[in-house]
Amino acid sequence: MAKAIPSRSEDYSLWYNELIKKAGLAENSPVRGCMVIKPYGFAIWEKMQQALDQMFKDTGHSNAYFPLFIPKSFLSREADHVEGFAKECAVVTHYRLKTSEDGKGVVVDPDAKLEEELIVRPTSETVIWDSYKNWIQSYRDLPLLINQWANVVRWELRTRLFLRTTEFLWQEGHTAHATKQEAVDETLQMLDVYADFAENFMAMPVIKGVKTPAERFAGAVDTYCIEAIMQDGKALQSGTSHFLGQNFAKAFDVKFATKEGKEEYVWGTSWGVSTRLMGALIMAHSDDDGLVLPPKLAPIQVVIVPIFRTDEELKKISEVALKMAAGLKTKGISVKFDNRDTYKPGWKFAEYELQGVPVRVAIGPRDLEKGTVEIARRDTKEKSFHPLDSAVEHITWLMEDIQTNIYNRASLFREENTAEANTWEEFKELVEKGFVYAHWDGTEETEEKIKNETRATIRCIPFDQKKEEGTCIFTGAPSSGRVLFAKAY
RNA sequence: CGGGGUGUGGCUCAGUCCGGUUAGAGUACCUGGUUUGGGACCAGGGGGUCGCAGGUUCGAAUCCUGCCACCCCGACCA
Repeated sequence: MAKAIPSRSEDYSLWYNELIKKAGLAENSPVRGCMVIKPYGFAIWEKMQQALDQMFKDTGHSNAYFPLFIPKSFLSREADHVEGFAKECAVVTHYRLKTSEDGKGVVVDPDAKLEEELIVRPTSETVIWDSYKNWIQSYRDLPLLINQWANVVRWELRTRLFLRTTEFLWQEGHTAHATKQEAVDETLQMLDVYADFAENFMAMPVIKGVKTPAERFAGAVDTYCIEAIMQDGKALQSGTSHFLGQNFAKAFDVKFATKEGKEEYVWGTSWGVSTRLMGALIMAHSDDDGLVLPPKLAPIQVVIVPIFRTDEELKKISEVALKMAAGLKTKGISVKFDNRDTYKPGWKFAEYELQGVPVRVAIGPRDLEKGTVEIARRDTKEKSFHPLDSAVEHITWLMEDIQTNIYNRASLFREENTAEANTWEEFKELVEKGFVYAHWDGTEETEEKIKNETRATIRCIPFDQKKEEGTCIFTGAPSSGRVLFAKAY
C-alpha cells in the first residue's frame, strides 16, 4: 500500500501537516496564519465542544456572548494585560471602502476613520469586566459564572495549523466571586475539569501545575495549566486557568456590597481551551497511517464497509449491515454504512484509517456464507472475525477498550520519555527527548538563561512536585523541589 | 526583521547550470472495458498567462534587472 502521509520519525512537522490535510481536518486560508477547518475536522471539534459545554454546565456555568470588537482604551485599563497583548493585536481603523480613483477595485475611504480604533479581541477579559461592572451590585449577584464560545485573533509571527493560528476558536470562562478563597477554588476546579476532559475524553494524560511568573497570563495573579507530552517529546500547554485576584475588578471598578454593608472589589478567574486541543489530539495518538481517535470524540465510531461485485450481493449485505447498524445505534454508537460503489473496499479501508475511525466492520460474500463479520480496530490494527449475532456486543466492548488502550499507550509513552536530570550535561541531553524534572533556583533570570541555552522552558511547577532538597541544575543554588522542563509548542 | 529555499495543469515535481520542434512525468479528473476481501489494471481524453513586469535575442520556463508571493529555521507565542 502506498504511504499516504510521510513517516512520523522522519520529519514530525511534515507528517503533522500532511496528516491534517489528507485526513480532511483543515487547510491554510488565503490569509497568512488563518485556517480553514473542514467538515471532518469541525465534527471532531464539535464533539469536544459538546463534552466540555456539558461539564461547564454541570459545574454551574452559563453561556453568554460578548462582542468581537474592543475599544482600544479598554485594553490599557489593566497595565500587565495591555503589555502582554499589545504586540499581537489586529486593529480596525476605518469603517468604509470606496471605489478607487482608477475605477479598479476598492480602497479604504480616508473620510471613514474611526474616532477610537477597535481591537479585534485577543481575549475578552476587558470587554467582559466592563459589563460585569453593571451586572454586579451586591453579594446576591455573586458568584457570576459565565462562559463564552468564540473566536479570537492574535497576530503571531509564526503559525502552525491548530497549534497556533492567527484566528482560533475557543471557550473562555470568566467568573466573579465575593471572596478570594472562592475564586481560587473556582480556578482549581476548572483546571480539574480540563484535566478530566483531557484524560477521559481525549485519552491524553496531563500534568497539572502552576506557571512560573515569567509564563503567567498577562493580568493574572496565578496561572495554572495542564501540560501534555506529544509524540516528538515536546510539551503542549493544553488548557489554562487563571486566578485574577482583584486586578480586573480594580481596573474596571467592579465593586459589590457585602452582607455587612461594606463595599469591596470582587475576585476574578478566567480559563480557556482552544482548537489547539485538536493539535494535541493528533499529536498524542496518531501513527503513520493517519489519525487515531478516542471513541468518545470520534464523529463516526464504527464504519461498515460492504464488499460486493453485484447489486444483488450489495442488497444481501445491506440487510445484514443495516440490522447491525440499528443494533449499534441502540447502544448509542454512531455508525456509517458506506455503500458507495464509486470507491473500492481497499480505498475505503485506507481512507477511514486516515480519518481515525475507531472500528471498521467489513462484510462480504464469504461472511454471508459463514454468518460472520470482520472487525478491525484502529488503535492496534488487529483484525478478527466474529459471529454476526455477537458483533454488536463485541463492538460495544471495543469502544471502552480502545479508549482505555490509547490512554494507557500515551501514559506509557510519557513515562518512557520523562526523566530526572541532576547535572547540567544530563539536563541538556535529556531535554532534547522529552519531559525533564530538575531543580531550579526559583529566579526568572536562571529560567531565561536555561531557555536561551537549550530552548527548553519551565512548563509548570507540578502540584505533585517531588519535595526534596537539591541544587539548581544551572546555578547550583539551593532548591526545595523539582520543576517540569521541556521544549514546548 | 535576519538566514536559507521555492514559484511550471487541482496536487507533487522534472526541465533552468549550457536558450532551439507543439513544455513533460506521476497523481487526481472524465469516458469505455476488465476488476472489487488492503489505496486496481488497460486503452483513450480534457486541463498550462511556466509568479508578475520590463529587457537581451531570429528565438526565453531557461539569460539579465526589478517587483511580488509562499515555505522552512530564528526573533514573537498571554
